[in-house]
Amino acid sequence: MKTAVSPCPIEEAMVLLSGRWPTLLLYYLQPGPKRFNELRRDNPSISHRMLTLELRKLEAAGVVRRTAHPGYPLRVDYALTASGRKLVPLIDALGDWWSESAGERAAFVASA
Amino acid sequence: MKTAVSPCPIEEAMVLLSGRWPTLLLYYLQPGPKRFNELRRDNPSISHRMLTLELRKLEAAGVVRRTAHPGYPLRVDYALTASGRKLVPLIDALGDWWSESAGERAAFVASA
DNA sequence: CTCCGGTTACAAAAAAGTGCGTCATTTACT
DNA sequence: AGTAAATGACGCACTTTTTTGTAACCGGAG
Repeated sequence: MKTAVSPCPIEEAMVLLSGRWPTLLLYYLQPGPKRFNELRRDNPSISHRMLTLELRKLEAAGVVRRTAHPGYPLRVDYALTASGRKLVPLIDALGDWWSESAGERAAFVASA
Repeated sequence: MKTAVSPCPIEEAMVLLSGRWPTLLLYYLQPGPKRFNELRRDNPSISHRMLTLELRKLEAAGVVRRTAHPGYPLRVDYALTASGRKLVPLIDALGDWWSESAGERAAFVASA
């Protein structure tokens, strides 16, 4: 059994956001639309394959919108959608939580 | 190069929460402490190996606390820590966001 | 013999990295 | 002027790495 559809929105949201790229891409798209290779330069350690895959996933989830300008050297840009912009503060909150709870993690590590 | 430490708290938080188990476990621990096999029953599709691994990860991150009661049939329970409880509403917010943006995803899929 | 809460070793599956090709235009070299 | 190389945004195939599952084993009690 391949685990049927999960009735849990949290689980589905996490499937979308899992891994280190989705949230980072959201972060870099926050200032405004960016093009493919621009995103690669923002984050040199992602491979072009991963970048396309992640962007498609985010597009399918409706958090980014892909716009292809027809023309010469092929221009495409990616921008946050409305729901993508709503997602950003929630992700920021997770980052803040991690920073705030740094002390407790350190305490735990120190006590080990 | 194994990708040095990421200076980004969001990325680190997401590494912790990635996958479908961490948030689900947080969810099931929300009502109160639970024992190992209780968590397995809550979520039958997780393997006991994964459950131990995920619990250790969450423990190392300081979001759950493992308590072993010495005695007869070996009792261990897992409970949310303070930072774990702070994390719960943030995760819930992600679930809410997913539910709210369901319409936009549907629209996108329909337009394809 | 089974339950509880694991650990360890091995295997299967999934995710990610690498490199080549593409298409049309632009720039660079000689 | 002619050829070569680069750009932007990928797709495809192959390999490597990481994650997850499976199964067996542990110890002590009922």
